[in-house]
Amino acid sequence: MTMDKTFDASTAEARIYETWENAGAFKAGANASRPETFSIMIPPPNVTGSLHMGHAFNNTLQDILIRWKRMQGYDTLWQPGTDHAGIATQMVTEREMAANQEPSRREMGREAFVQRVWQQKVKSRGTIIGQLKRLGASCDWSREAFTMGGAAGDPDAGKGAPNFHDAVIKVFVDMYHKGLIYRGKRLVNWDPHFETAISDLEVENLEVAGHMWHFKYPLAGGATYTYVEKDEDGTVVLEEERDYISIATTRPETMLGDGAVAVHPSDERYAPIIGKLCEIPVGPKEQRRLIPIIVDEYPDPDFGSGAVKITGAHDFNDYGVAKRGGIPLYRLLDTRAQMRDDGAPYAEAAAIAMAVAKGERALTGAEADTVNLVPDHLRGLDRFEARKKVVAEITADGLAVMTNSDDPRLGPKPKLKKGEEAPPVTQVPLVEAKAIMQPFGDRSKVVIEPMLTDQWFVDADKIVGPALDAVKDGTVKIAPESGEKTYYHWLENIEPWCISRQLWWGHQIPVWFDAEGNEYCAPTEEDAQALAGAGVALTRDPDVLDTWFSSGLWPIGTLGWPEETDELKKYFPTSVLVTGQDILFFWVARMMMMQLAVVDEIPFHDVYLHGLVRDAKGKKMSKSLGNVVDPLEIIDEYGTDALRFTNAAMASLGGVLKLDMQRIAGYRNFGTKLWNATRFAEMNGVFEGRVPSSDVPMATATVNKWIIGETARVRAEVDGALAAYRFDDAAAALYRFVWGKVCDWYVEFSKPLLDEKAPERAETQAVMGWVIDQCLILLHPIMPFITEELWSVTGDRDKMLIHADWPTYGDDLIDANADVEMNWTVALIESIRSARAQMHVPAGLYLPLVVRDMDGAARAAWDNNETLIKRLARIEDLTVVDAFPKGCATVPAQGATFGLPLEGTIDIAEEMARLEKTLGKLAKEIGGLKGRLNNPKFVESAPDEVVEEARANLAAREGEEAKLKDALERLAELG
RNA sequence: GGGUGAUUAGCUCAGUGGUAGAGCGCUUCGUUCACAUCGAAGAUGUCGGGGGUUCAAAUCCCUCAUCACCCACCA
Repeated sequence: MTMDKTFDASTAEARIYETWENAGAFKAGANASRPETFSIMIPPPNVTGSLHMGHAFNNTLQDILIRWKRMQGYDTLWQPGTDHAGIATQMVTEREMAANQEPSRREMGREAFVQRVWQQKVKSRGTIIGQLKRLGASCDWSREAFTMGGAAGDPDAGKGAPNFHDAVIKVFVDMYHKGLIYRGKRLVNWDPHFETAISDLEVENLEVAGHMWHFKYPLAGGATYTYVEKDEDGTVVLEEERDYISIATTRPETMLGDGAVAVHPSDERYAPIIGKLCEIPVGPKEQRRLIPIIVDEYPDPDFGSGAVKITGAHDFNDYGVAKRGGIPLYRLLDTRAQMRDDGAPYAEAAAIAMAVAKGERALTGAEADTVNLVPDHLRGLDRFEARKKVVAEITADGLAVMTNSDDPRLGPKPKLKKGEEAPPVTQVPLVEAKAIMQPFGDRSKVVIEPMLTDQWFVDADKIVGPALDAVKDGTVKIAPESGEKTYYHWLENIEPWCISRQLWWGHQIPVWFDAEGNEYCAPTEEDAQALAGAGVALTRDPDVLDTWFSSGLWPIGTLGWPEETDELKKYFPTSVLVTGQDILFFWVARMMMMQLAVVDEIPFHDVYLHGLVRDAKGKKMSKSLGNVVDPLEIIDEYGTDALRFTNAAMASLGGVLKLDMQRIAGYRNFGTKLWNATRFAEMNGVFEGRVPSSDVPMATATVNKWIIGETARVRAEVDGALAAYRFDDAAAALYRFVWGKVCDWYVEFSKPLLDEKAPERAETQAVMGWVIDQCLILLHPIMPFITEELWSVTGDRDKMLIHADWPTYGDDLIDANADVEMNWTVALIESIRSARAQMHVPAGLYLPLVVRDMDGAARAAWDNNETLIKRLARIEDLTVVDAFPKGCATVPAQGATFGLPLEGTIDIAEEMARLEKTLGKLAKEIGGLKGRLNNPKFVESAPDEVVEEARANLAAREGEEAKLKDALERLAELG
């Protein structure tokens, strides 16, 4: 057997993964040798397409933890699955249908469409699972779940996966009957593209360029008042008679639904007209509506004119004011955000509204939906079209607030060319160009409208308490800790959670209505019928549940709840949730609330929130920017292990992760390095006729003792790092050990010892075999493929590496003497190499070495490691001298001064410069150390070990300084 | 407007009280039988600015600046 020069990831990975799978290596409880369990629920990817780098990152970290614990003998479960992702999946499917010129959703009808989405689900699920396998994810695939598993149309229903649908429905019914879920007409965020309500979290507020218009609302009956404006000192700056109240708005089309104008109670400017009526300056002239001027705490007197139009049905703030003031709510838009085109003609609606405004009658509940105050000529228009028309009409009517054309609020004046005269100042409508925050649907990217509709809500306030307490009292820990603050902030200000969506893809709400609108909530139609009584005609609520309602039940749902399965007893609560910090509220908080509300237990003990993957420039990866990196492309080029190692190394707590291809290549090289170290061992007979054992081999040679101690160190580092979710520290420690210790030094040191004639050959072979085994074991969670491959070629094993025993040895393997001696040896070799390079000694040339003032320890260290030093520093022999010969380059060491005789070739000036440079550095260090030690306060207050360390350091530095000064003097004499 | 975090070598980032590190890049040298996806040697920092606490500050406190993200209803 001879190994290739490099690892061929492209062929080996698939083969190895298949071997693991066929052996059942990932199954829950596989390799368990102890009772403790360790379980992770995968954050289920959406069945909308394929996985991106963020998923690759997220799943690598989970796999590292699972593999690590599995090797430690824990009873592990990594639960896989996917999320139906209601709105996103419906969108993707519809887009694909349009591209394929299939019939539209509405043409197909609900049942057929849902079937069509199931096809999309099957396709996407296959892609995703394939990607996870390429990534090496060691999930228990036999347990794969789906957040809509068992729902109508599921082609896999009854094939053994948990019936997630039944569990979700049961939770809804239970929560409904406990009064935690209710239906109500409220203002919700409405997505006009998907024609559904969405939750607050699905809205992203973006700053866009907008306009603020200023309009006059004339007082009823031509009434007037004296408008007085004062500055901060109370000086009157403006006093005029007005027959209107000025209002600012960014959405003029909503004026049609105004129910009042509000001012702050302390605003003296408007005190004379409180309680009076004013006219909405739009609509057919003879039928313009009057609305009252009211007071409310909401308007800010310092903003705009201080007066706010109240459109309760189309603005969240106004809704609050309207509720407080009993102002009627008039809906203006239909589900597609076009001006309503239903109900009686405007004249009739306006008459009703007028009567309401005058207090002659109240608006009935039903009328809120039927009264359509959109003037006939605007009906059916798009909201933005209507806006233009409204603005134009008001302006034409002379009711826009006018201003000079050089008003600074209108933006910078155009630059005048030489000789050009400034245009005359004229009166123009005041329209301020303004950056405004506008809500967009995070999926549809269209402007969201607040809309008054009937929706289902979870009374989050009632279930939030335990979720807060569990984190506050430390039952659940969030890493990094800053996540806890964010978590508190959101949960402490939680709003009712709108859980109904006007979609077709999802869990249909288990509520039926009779003709009077009475609700019957039950798991099945039969049960609902039983509640309603026989013969009562029922229709089911067409809405479906927010996808997060079901994914909020992921931990218990995947384990078979409500049945008390063995897995539920064993693996719940789960050990840790590994997820991106972006879904802390969407998912983590919801799981906390839901699990605690349903089974009265926390869903997981730890939450590890990682950063978000960005491109090399730090930009968010998005399809529209075209900077999305497909993890499979990276895997094809560099191999899975390189990608995984990069992911681990990037995973420091918090922040943004920038993906850098050069770094991935570097870690691919790291794998090659490991491969070649193993290849070296193989070529030196390390694995021939070997019986692999986890026992630490006997070692007599210093080098062997030393590397065993270093192995013990890195094992402790890796365990400590992984226990703290410091994947980056674990990766860095392994990198330093494998490359910096094993490859750079141990392999080199071992060469003479592995000589056919060397007495240490057998021992060194045994130690090297063991060290490589340890490297493979410790690296396996991060780099599973290359390590498993090397495991199989380096011995005849009882178990695959994936099930190998994780080591537990400790500091007792560290031999202090070997440590000191090897450090001395390494330092000497480095110093000699450095001197040689700087003196331009040809790399291949062997030089003699002289030494003087050598103490006993240095003598012993030399004698023990002479062969190694000579070989690695290119030295032919050592002569002890009393004084260095002419033309010698000085190499100081602990307990000795070495010299490289270079007479004839040495450049005295260069050597002096070299020594002086080193002396300069030493002097700086010595100065600092002396400064500290001469300060009595330092000696007094610093801990003893710090003082001791400083003293020892000073002594060593001074010793070296003396040697170099001495050498420098001699050189000067010669020069 | 509120909150959180960041600012360290050319680049990407570690480093929570003891005098600054890694990888990449860069410079010079190298075909010794594990590896050129390599080896050896080297250069590079007022740790964002200012102030404070301390024997000692990249690290703790205050402040300013810039950036990023999250949350939020300024018409």
